[in-house]
Formats: sequence, C-alpha cells, structure tokens
Amino acid sequence: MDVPETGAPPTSELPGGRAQPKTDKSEATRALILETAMRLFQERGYEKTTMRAIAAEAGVSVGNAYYYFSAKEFLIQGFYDRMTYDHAADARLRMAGTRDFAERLEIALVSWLDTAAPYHEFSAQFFRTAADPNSSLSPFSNESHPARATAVALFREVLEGSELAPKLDAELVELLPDVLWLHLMVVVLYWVFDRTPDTERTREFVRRSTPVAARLINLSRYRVFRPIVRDAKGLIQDFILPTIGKTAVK
Amino acid sequence: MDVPETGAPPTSELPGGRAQPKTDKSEATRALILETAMRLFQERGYEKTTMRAIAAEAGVSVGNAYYYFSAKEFLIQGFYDRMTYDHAADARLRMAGTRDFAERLEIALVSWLDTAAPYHEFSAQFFRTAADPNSSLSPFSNESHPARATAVALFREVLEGSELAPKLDAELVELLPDVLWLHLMVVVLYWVFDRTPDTERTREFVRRSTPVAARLINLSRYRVFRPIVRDAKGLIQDFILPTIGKTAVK
DNA sequence: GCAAGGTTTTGAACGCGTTCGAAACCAGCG
DNA sequence: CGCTGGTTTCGAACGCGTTCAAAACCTTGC
Repeated sequence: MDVPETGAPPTSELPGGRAQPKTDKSEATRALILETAMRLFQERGYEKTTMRAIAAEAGVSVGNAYYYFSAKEFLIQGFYDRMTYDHAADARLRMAGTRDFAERLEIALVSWLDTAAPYHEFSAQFFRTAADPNSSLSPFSNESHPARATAVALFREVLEGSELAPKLDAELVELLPDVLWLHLMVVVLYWVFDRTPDTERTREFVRRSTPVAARLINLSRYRVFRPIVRDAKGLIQDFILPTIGKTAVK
Repeated sequence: MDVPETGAPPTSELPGGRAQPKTDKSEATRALILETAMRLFQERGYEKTTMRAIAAEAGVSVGNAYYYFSAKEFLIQGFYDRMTYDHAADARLRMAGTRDFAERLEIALVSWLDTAAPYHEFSAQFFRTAADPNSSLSPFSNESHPARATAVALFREVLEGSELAPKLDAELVELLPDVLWLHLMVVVLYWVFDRTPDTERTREFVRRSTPVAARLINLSRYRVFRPIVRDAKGLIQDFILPTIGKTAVK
C-alpha cells in the first residue's frame, strides 16, 4: 500500500502565490507579510484588517503585498494550509495508541476542534471562501487543494490504523477516507455556526455522532445491508468523489 | 392538522428592508429598485452589477437605493424569497396527482432545479451569503428566515401527502420535513458546484439519491433498525433542529 | 565597471460598496 | 396659507481592495 504524501511544510502555494521564490530575501518578505497578516487577522478579525494595515505593519508597500498574494483571499490560504498541517500532526500523535475505530475518529475530530479553536471568531471567512465555487481556494472545487489531500490522508490513517479496517470490504476502505473528510466538513459547518462557549455544542455533537457513524460502517459488514450499501457506494463513487476531484476507479 | 403558512407573496423583508412602507410611492420605488437589480444580476452577474448601475438604471440615486436596501446583500434576499415562493407553488402543482413518496420527493427537488436554473450562473453569491453565519440572510443561522419556513412547509406536504406518512412513527414524521429540507440544501450545494450543461449531473444525482433516501426512511419501520433510528432521531433532535431554530419538542 | 534583463518594490490612482448631512417632498394642523 | 415633523431623495465623500506604470534593486556576462 502506498502512503500518500501527508502534506509538505506549509510553504507551497496555489495560483495566488505568484511565481516561486527566486531569492531568500523574497521568501523572507513573503513570510513576513503572511505572519503579519495572520497576527492582525487574529487581533482584529478579517474584515477589520485592511491590506494597507498589513503592509504598513509589515513595513512594505501595498503593492508589494499584492506582489506576493494576488488577493486578500490568498492570505487565508496560507493560514488554512498551516492549520491543516498542524491538525494532522496533532491528531497522529493523539491517536497513536488507540485501535478502536470510533475512538480514533473522535480523536481526529476533537483534535481539529482544538487546533482550530483560536481562529473560531473569524472562521466565517474561511467558510465563505470555501463555499465559493469560483474561488480556487475552495477545497470542494479545487481538485489539487493541498489541504484536502493532507486531511484525506489523515482519515485514511484513522481507518487503516483501526482494528475495523481489515474486516471491511476493500472497496469500501478505498472510499471511506473521502467520506470521513466530508464528515469533518459537516462538523466544520456545525462549528462555524456554533456560538456556545468553547464550542461545547460541537464537541458534544462529535461525541454523539462518531459512535453512530462507526456503528453504521460496522453494520455494512452484515448481509442484510448489502443492497443499501451497494447503493450508497454507487452514489459516492458516481457523484461525490468525482466532484471533489477523484476520477472514479474502474 | 395545522397547515403552516406557506409563505406570503414575497413582499416581506428582514432587517435590511428598513422601515415598513409608509406610502404607495415608497413601495413602488422599492419594487422598482428590486426589479432593476434582479434584471441586472441576471444580465451581468452579481459582482459586475454595481449599486451605481442599479440606481442609474432605475432612475434613482445610490443613496436612495441604500434607503431601501441597507446593503447590496439584501437585494439577494428579495430575490431568494421570491424564488422559494415560486418553487413551492410549482412543486405543489407538479406532485398533485402522485402519492408515492420517492416520486413526490424527486418531483419537489427537480422542481427546485428547474426554478433555480436561470440563476445558476450567479448562484454562487446566494451560497456565499448563506454560508456566512454573521449574515442575517443565512437560512441556517437566522431562525425566522421566511424562505426556510416556506421550504420546510413544502417538504411537510411532500411527506404527508404520500402513502408512506401514515405508516411511520409520528415522532419521525415530525422531524422529517426539516431533514428533507437539509437534503435540499445538500442538493443545492451540489448544484452550485455543478458545471455540467443544464446541471445534468445534479439531476442524475437527484434521480439516484431520492430512491435511496426513500428506502432508508421506509426501512426505519422495521424492528431491527429501532436502535439506530433512535440514535439518529436523538442526533437530529438534539443537534440539528435547535441549530436551525426549532426549540426541541419535549 | 557597466550595460542588459530580470526581480522586487513603490505609491498614486481607480472602481466599488457604503455613509451622511442636507435638500426636497409631503402630510396634517392652526 | 405657512409652519412643523416626518419621510424620501440626493450626491459628494470616505475607506477599502485592487491595478499598474515606473522606479529601485540585483544578478550575470562582458
């Protein structure tokens, strides 16, 4: 079995990142701008942070900021990439000693909530961006979104490191990582709208929903469910995976 | 049984609509601006249509447009309300003679696709707005969103007009309309990202997924599934409905 | 050392959404 | 009729994201 790349240290960029860094100094400027932006986003929120402020605070001109990030949106991207990378690392650590699938899944999701917690306030922006099919930042429409690849790889580990995986239909094991990633997206959706302190409600949602999900997957092994599992697999293969950029495996 | 209000003719407005119309002339101006905006949105798309253009085309000043719609966003709202209303009317007509649940559900969803078809190009905007938890336009976060009430009422009819409803657990019948509305939201999500001509892919998705959904609901009647159905009901009651503005029924 | 060509940086300028103080309009009342 | 208080309309002005032509800087080859 091939281990997919788990995501490079968050330096890579999409179209918005302009030409690849030619010099060290250039790379430094780029990093400086991103750091500054991230700090200001956290301090004042996304809308309130103006490009002029970022440039001023970083000690460069606005034009220069745009030289590295062709739109304000693309500053989000850097941020999001890094978070995904941190999440995967943290989740791997936390679930290292656990073999139970439901537990592993819950650990992975809770780890996401913890990693994302500091950014909950302006997470709405991430989400708005993700929801725009015209934006190349959207993890749904952009087939080569590095953050998605990283996350899907993580969920593959969640599954394959569990005692459940060997008992399952191989085809299903192939599909599940993407489905679990979608599950995370649902949790994220819930989280974004969650206004309870420490997003306690989302945490409870995760606690309650993971066992149900695990149970459902487990049930798929029994004969009675063959037909409905076949249908579900068909739906996923034909309609979900192609949309998020996997070509259907024949 | 009580028939919920199916949505007033799309005149009502949320906070962005400013004070209620005092005079006929005022109401006329308001309508003129909305009509003009909708026409231009369709002609050139949302981003390309500037407030200045809307005002000019409508023969009023920008300031005046803002007097009636406190932000460009709120013009979307009028649009969306009307579409939802049209959809409900059309779907009712189409499914009048059908009792089979799966068929009724498919009719309702296809009707939505047909109603929304002319606006597919700039639908991304609706969606972005809906995805913003801070916006009062979001059908998720805004508890009294008229469009959602209309749509949920429609799905209640989809279910209760079918031969399936009487056979189901009463509690489940109470929950399902909202779940079906969520199903529509998923379809909308899919549709927004769908780039195939005439959104053929989404249409196929609907054709394929409605029977599966119907089958799942139907299965819930059998004894074997009691525990998992109970779990699912719990999740919906405790985590989904409260979020979209229903107080849990004790 | 210098010219050529690329990379990086600059800041003024543009277009847009939005705001706001003031004008115009329109009752109803004395 | 004129005054008064509310409603409606106006358009200049503000702040922000973004663009762009030109400048500054930095190699590299001669």
